[in-house]
Amino acid sequence: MKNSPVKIPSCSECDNKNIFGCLPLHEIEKLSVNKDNNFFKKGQVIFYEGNHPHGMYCIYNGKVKISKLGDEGKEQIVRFAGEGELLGYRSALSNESYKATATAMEDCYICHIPKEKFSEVLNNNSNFSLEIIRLLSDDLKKSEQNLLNISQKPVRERIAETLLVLKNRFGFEKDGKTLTIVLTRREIGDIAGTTTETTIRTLSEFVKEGSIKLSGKKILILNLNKLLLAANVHD
Amino acid sequence: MKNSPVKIPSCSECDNKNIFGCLPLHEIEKLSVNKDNNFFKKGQVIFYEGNHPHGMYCIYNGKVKISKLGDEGKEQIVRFAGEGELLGYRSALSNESYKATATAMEDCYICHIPKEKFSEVLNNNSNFSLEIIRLLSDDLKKSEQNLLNISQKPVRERIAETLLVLKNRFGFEKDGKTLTIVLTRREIGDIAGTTTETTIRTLSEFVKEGSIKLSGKKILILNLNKLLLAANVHD
DNA sequence: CGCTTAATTGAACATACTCAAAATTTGTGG
DNA sequence: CCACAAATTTTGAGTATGTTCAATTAAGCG
Repeated sequence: MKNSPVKIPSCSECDNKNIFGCLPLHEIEKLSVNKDNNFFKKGQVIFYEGNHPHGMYCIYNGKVKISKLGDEGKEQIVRFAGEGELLGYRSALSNESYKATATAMEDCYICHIPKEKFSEVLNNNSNFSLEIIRLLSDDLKKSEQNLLNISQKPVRERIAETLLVLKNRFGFEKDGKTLTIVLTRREIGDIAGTTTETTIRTLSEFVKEGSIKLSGKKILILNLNKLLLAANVHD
Repeated sequence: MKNSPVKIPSCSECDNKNIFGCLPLHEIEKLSVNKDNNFFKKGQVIFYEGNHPHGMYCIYNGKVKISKLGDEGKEQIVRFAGEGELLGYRSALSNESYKATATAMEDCYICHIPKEKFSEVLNNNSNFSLEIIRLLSDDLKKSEQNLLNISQKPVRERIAETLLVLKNRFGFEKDGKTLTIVLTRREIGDIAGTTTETTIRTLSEFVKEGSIKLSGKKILILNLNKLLLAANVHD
């Protein structure tokens, strides 16, 4: 983590759309006052599970994974975050230690807003509270669905669904079929709740079946319908 | 569900402690205005996954399970709620359908507050918003931990932890060792994310080891330390 | 009581994991 | 830009954990 070599605008001039949008300009500007702009190299940890927060992070660009560590040192990825999204605000609000670790999956520029400013803005803007409630509700909904999936769906379905989630979350490159997000096989397994080997074998199945194509770490979705079928999702 | 044969007080006179406590009395009273008091018999469903909410429930007494249904009809219990706790407020706030089903685990008296009143109070009381944020944060934290457990811990540890969670959540009877909550073996499995048979076999193990005693559906915790050890929890 | 639901036990089986080894890719310093 | 080291991917074989299915016993309830 070091200071940013690129010019990062103040919050009020930032082009990223996020929940700050519900705030009047002078309130947004408050958030910028003691903001720090940081650069994180791919793979670098933004905060560790167990550490104590001093504020909240807002991603200017790049992608971040949020994961928890199990007893045997195996990771479980619980969520992702991308441009404009907030990180660590839960722990900052409740004054608890971080319950998960955030790691940059690409080179990232991430701003840090001290929790005092954040709390101040939160207390004075009920719209903003509602937005936070909405974010949390959404995360909770996803987490509980995730629990059901990992608890009951077979690995094959979970890995197929993982690919679909990655597509919906981060989209395709210009070619309309290559996932923009780049993950190791292990990380894909860490999302789906399985091992690297099983992930590899299952991806190979999808390749054989013509659903996807692998090109190094890049994943191309060739047949979305087949993948939907494999994921066994109905909506 | 029928009208209550017992006298249920208005919200401002209710002895249950919950997040309404942060509101001034006249705001609490607002919640009561169009409140309905309902009785649910053990096993009755309070709301179904997929239905649309018209408000929020507040448990006057009794215990409720919140669960989701998997593809093969298998249930996953995601949460419990007891006296004073709120149900269904997430869906009410986001105007989405319920994402889980709530079922009475005992005979329950549960009040229903129309969502308009709830929203009104929420908009006018930033403290109240903060409390809701706190509730959601806490649920999310637990859900993500649960995900990690189900994804990575062996069944034996999960079932031991389930018993511990039930103890912490609902406590013991006067004897100081019998869990107050009564569940079927299947339901215990539905929490831990396993089958009825595996649950039974694992509970038998704990009995053999002297950690617990089974007496019909009642579960007595005889040796908490042994159970903690089996659950492999460190905090 | 009789009937339905829940609990229990056993045995066969399947899914997914583990461990090990080889092949390939990636990153880095010279 | 190449070469080497490190990390990642891939494949195989054996195995364990937990599931499934079927049958039996016990419990709850009207």
